[in-house]
Amino acid sequence: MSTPLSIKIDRSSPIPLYHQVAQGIEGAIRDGSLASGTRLENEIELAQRLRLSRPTIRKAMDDLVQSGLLVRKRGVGTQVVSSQIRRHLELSSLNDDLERAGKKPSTTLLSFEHIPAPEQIQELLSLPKDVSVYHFTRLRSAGGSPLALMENWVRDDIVELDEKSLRAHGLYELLRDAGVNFRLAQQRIGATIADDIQAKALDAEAGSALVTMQRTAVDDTGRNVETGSHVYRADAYSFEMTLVQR
Amino acid sequence: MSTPLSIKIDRSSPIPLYHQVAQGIEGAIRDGSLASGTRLENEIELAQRLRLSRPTIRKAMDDLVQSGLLVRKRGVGTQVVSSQIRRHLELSSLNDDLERAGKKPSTTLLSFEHIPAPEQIQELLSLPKDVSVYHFTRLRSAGGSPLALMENWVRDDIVELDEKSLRAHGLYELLRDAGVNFRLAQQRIGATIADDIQAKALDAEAGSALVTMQRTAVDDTGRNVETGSHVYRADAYSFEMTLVQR
DNA sequence: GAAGATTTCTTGTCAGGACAATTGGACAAG
DNA sequence: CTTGTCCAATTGTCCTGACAAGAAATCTTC
Repeated sequence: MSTPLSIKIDRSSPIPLYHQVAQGIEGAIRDGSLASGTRLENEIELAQRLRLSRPTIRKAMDDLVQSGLLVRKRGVGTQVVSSQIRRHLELSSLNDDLERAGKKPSTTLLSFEHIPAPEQIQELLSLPKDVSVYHFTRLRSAGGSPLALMENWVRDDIVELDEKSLRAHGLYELLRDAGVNFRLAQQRIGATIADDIQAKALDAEAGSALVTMQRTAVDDTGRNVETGSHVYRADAYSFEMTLVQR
Repeated sequence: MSTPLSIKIDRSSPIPLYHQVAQGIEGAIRDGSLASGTRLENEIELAQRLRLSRPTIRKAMDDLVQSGLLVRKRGVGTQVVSSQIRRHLELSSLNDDLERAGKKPSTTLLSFEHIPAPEQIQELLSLPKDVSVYHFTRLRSAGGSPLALMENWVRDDIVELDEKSLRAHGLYELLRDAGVNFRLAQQRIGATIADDIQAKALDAEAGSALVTMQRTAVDDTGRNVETGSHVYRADAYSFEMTLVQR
């Protein structure tokens, strides 16, 4: 019943042991050697076999349960969940998503300005009085066809932005390189109808469906770094997520 | 710097200690006695004061970090995150959502049938050959105005459904009462344009924006219990969520 | 054979301790 | 005044050990 499951543990690696275990199990699930519905070895046995403690194994499994790959049941065991598409809605950017998916995203900078924060933005970002913002709009395309129209505001006391770098790199990439560690984001997803301007930019018809997304991202020091309002062509993009009951 | 933070621990309670701690901290945050940005006592001190072990405290804080209420930083401490609206997207039904918002939802059953599963549904639910499904559409209204049009398929070997109970109760309520414990759901959110039928049902104009949501829910035994395809009036509903970096 | 009691298996909770890694500030050196 | 170094504070990781609770299988009894 219990699958063998060979995982290599490198105790000299800087990667935490529990994470090595989690990666090992996740890998086995993704490459199919652990099929959906399979029951895993029990925690104690696995711990002994890998010469790790049970809490370490549990921590690894906890993480996988959190991300929706495993299901545990007391008295029964741990199972691999049914084989759906298992992409988690993560704190990531569209750029990252597309690159992972193997598409080649390209970005056109439509406008760029460095201005005092409008009142609404100042509120959204909880800005001190003397902080200004960068405001810019970009068009993101994938595979040659336009996909998203993105309007963003970024506070200017954390990173210095200019048109050139924005043309060459994704926003989140630039922020990460500037030492910003994102921790949280609040976002809202809805729908709207394309107006003439949006339609023209996205090469769609006026009146066609768009997915809207507003997001405000917070870094590890508690600052609201960035807020943005994006619209996506509904026929080309949707948000997928796995919800986990806790 | 460290806030006193009084939490009552009841060791005779069936509620796990770590959960009592988490509830205590969460309560203090929500009622304002722990303001945003406040630094918490360090883990060891808090453990000693409550006469609990450090792992127990850590487990409590882990959960709160997961749900986006706290942020930890090694070498620094643990902080309450900024006072955004801290609602997170949970595994819940629209009915639950509305009840929390204080509105009074009402449901109209538009159609109901008990049929062999169409091929596509059979695939989505990973159904065995001999299992049929209930298929029904409902209109959900709040405050007298229509809000959502919901089409669902439920496998018939887990719960017995009929028109009467569906008129009286929410779907998730019925399933929970039948002993179904949900663990996961995969969902996709997008947008579309209202066609004539949808527009008429939702009391909107044809061509107006709709938010679409497809969801498949999995119970604790790994079965795909239910799948549904819902559309919401975009001017009345959107999905909010807090994403946490892991 | 069926119903109930018992045992066994597995995860859930909790304790206590040890050391590592990171951060920020204080302090010393240039 | 700037730079680098050290130190203290705090969370991160990992270990061992123990018992509780729920679920399923097995045994017992009628």
